[in-house]
Amino acid sequence: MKYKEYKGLNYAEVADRMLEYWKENKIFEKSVDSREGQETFTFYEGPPSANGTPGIHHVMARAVKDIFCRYKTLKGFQVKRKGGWDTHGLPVELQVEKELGITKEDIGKKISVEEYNQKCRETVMKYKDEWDDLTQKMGYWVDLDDPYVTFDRDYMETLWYLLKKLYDKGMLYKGYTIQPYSPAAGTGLSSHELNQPGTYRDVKDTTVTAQFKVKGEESTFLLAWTTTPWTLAGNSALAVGEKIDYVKVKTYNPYTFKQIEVILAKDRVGEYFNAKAKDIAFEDYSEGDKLIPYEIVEEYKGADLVGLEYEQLLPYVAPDGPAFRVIPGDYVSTEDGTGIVHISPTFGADDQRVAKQAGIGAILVKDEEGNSMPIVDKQGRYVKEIADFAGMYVKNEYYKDGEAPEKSLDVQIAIKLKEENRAFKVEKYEHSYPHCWRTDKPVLYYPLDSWFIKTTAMKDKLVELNKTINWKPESTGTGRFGNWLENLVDWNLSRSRFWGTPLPIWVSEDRTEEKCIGSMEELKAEVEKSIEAGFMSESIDADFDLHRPYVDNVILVSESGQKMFREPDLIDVWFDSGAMPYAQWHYPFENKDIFDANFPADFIAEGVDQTRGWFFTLHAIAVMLYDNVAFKNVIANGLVLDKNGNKMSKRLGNAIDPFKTLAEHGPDATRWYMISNANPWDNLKFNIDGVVEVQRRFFGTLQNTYSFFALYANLDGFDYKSGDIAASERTESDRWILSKLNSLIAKVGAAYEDYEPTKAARLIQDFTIDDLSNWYVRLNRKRFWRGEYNNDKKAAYQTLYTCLLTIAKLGSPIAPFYMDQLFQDLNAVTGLDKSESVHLADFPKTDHAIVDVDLEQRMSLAQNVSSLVHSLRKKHKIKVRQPLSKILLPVINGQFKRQVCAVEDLILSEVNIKEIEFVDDESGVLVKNIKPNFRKLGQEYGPKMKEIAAKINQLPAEDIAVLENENLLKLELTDGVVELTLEDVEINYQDIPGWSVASEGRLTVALDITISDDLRKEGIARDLVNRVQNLRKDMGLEVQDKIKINIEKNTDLVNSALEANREYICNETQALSLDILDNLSDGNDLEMDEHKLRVKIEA
RNA sequence: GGGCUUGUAGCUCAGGUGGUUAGAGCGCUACACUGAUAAUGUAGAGGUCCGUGGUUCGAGUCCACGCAGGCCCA
Repeated sequence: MKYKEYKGLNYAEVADRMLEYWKENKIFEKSVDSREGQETFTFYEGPPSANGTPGIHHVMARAVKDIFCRYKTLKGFQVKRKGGWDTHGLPVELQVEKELGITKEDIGKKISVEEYNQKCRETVMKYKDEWDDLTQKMGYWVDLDDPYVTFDRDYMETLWYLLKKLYDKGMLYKGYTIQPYSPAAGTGLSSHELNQPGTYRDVKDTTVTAQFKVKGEESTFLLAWTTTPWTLAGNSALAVGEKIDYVKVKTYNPYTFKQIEVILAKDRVGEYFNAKAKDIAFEDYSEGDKLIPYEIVEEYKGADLVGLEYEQLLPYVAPDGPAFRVIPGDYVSTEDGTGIVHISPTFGADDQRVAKQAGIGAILVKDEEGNSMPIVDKQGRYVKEIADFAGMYVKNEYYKDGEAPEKSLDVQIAIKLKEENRAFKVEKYEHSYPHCWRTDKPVLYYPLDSWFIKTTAMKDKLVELNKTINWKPESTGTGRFGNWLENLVDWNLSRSRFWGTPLPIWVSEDRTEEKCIGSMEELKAEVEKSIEAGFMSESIDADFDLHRPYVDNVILVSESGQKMFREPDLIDVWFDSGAMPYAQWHYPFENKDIFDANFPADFIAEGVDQTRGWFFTLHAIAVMLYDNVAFKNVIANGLVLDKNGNKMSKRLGNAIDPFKTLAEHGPDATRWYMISNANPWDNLKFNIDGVVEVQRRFFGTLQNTYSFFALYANLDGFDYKSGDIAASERTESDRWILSKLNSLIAKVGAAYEDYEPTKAARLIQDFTIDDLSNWYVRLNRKRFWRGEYNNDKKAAYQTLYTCLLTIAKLGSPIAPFYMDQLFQDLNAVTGLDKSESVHLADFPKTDHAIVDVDLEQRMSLAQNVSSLVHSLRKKHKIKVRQPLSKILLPVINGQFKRQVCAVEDLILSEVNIKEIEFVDDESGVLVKNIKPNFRKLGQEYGPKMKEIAAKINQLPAEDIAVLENENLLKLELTDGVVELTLEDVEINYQDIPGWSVASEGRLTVALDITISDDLRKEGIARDLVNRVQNLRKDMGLEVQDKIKINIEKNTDLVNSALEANREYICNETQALSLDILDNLSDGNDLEMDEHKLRVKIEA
């Protein structure tokens, strides 16, 4: 059996081949089944929506998920991964509407709800095949055969069960919230709808800076600015920033010319008053003057103003609680307006929030049924209580064509305020304002009734349990998510839509009785009761569809015998996905045992944009209903941007096609690039060049190393079947790379455990490229191809084999296809591992006995010394092929000489030097260099440091000697004496007079650059060997072919060089003879520096 | 407007608890190697560490205020 050898590996084909192998041999299934009975590691799949095509960012997100599931499998855990599909919600509805060319208004008219929902059901899995294809091609292991689907009845039944549990706990209630509302369409708008392109438009509105009269003052007013003057009639408070500075300014009203004092933010004075008027005397002002004098008469902090009461500006309707006070507002700024914000709790979400916090009521009226409502009706008109403007639309856009009044309501209110000495400034202002994407008319922020989950009641628990979750990165957990929990509002569950999970709440006609249904069985039973009461005619079947319109037709009977109708709302789709831990198993109706073993999740991962989405809903439901977290570890990954850092979008054409990328570069390089390039939680600037680089640099190097191994191992028939060569019989470099390898296992394991895939990838990559390929293999090449198949050679094979096999295992979670091939190619010959795939193997264990820190240190010394010698050779333009006699190394500490001696041979051959000579103090040739130890001195002397450092830098040699001998030196400063010890300084040898020297840190190397005749001759011989080898290759000779070399007589130097090194040359070039002839007519002319040789080679 | 986050070489990224000469890879330039060769090695050039203040003997690192990009939310 041979190690497989490849010519020009195609990484995409590797993946195709492995994918086939996995399928045929059911490797994924085995990776789960073979761990039966082991500890479980639970992963939850956040369901994607299959009504859109997958993008490259899905490859990223799923690679992250896959890595840890595969890693934990290697560690012996059983990792079940159930796939899932998110199927409800607005995007599906929009897509259907687009396809059918209809709008929401057409539903129930042009198309029945039944047909519409049927269409949604068909559309939602439109791209499922494409998703499944990507899943497989990228190597994401997840169970696609039995996924959970959120529109399944079983799934929805669990949702109802959970909702009922919430209901029974008193955590579901109906209430008001301020939502974007389109009066023209008569419907609330979701944030998603508001984010449609083109909804935000620049509009010019009449704005008013109104004067709110401070209670008990003659002529003092608080100034507040609004772009929606119609909301002023709903004003019930004013908000200030507690830290903002405010001033009271004496001036005149520009419309009534009355003298007044106004309060506004200090920073805004320049905006409202013309600095040119500052020095005008108040007596000199006459009515109508353009320049109005002003004077700051008092200053306050915002906090001082809190509690100040004022008179109602437009007293049409009395408030329903305490009102007309200054309250703190955390969002108040001095960017625009006056720094005092007009609060109308019925027309602004922030307004409602801060008002509620401050215990301020709203301005409400009663409708015909006696229910409270705001001063604007659902059509967008003022109610009759606003006597002067009753029935007027608050925006001119809401009137039918041609019916709008010349002066809009905003303008009329501005005029009224001007006349009443209540307007300080009225002007047109252009700003961006959202419009309804269907009617094109401006939206109102308006209170709508909705069903809520009382998440705020559980806030402390949510916060507390969040602290037990391991967030990657931590800041998302403490910051974005933590702050969100701190400022939690109740979860608005209601959606007025068609395709989703219906709210299972039935309410009696007089709204006094409610029923929440928690299962199919319960629904059936209630229907039976309803049939008895005569409200329903038929029972419902087991296959009853819980969607609209069917549930809407279910009329139940209340305890008192009233008809009950379902609340028409659907629930937020985020509840669907947040409930997946339970609903995916149809818990508690089925699979109780599976659920118990798989809750909570050990690990989940999704985009950071899910923080307030899926991460929150998972957490909220688990905490509220099960008093537990839903997940213990979470990676919130960042976005995948294009290479310039712009968001990818199909519209801009900068989106990367994942299928194309995978087909061209293979999934392994794509995954490795994504993971190694940046931490998953940082945004990734996806550049295809980076994938190519990873492929070339990492996979190329690894594959080269494998090929090198395979080539010679096949020649020698190495099968690793004769037992391990003892460590003592292996070379220094063998033991070194194995030490490094075992350190690597520990570090990579720790990185995976810590959910740091990027660290793991970089560690593996650096080891493979720097340690294994560029140092171990390069230095040991000859051991593989030269000489007989002895123990030394075996040791080399074993060492390299172990490294490669271990890399395959360590890297397999990230590059599952390639690493499996590598594993199998190696293992096929040796059969050392019984696993038929790397993914069924065990994660390597660190053998601490093999880790040798001292050995790693001395190899590092060898590398540094070599690097310094190369640098010196370079400086003097002496190539490595020219041997040199020796280098000098100053001994820097007790370990040094021993350590260097151990790696002496490596250094000598690497840099082509004959010997290493150590020099120490006694030699007397070293020049000492003293440097202050800043850290130590700084801690000890602080401010005196500068002076001490300067003194140390110019310390004469004799003082250094004193310090070294006595470990004490007195230093005279301008203000006293300090005593230095050796710890306060660092002494190095950084120069050796008469030598060429290079140093790095404390390490110094001196190179003898004199080239003796012998050395020169040897150099010439080496050059010749090199040229002859090239000729051999050009002639197509095999390694073992013998040759004859004839050379035309040359200069004396060259001739003697050849004579002196005849044996060496013949040995290296497999030459049987080397003859110097007087005349050679048909040879090759070779140039070697200044020498020209005519050489002829015969096989 | 708020919260979070990023800003270090042309590009992609490292830089515990502050320590004086800021690193790596790619790219570029030069040289070397040539039985791993559609490889490989070494060296060099390349930086106002986003800006401005502050703390400190000393700031890429800590603090404040800005600027620019990103995400989420108003």
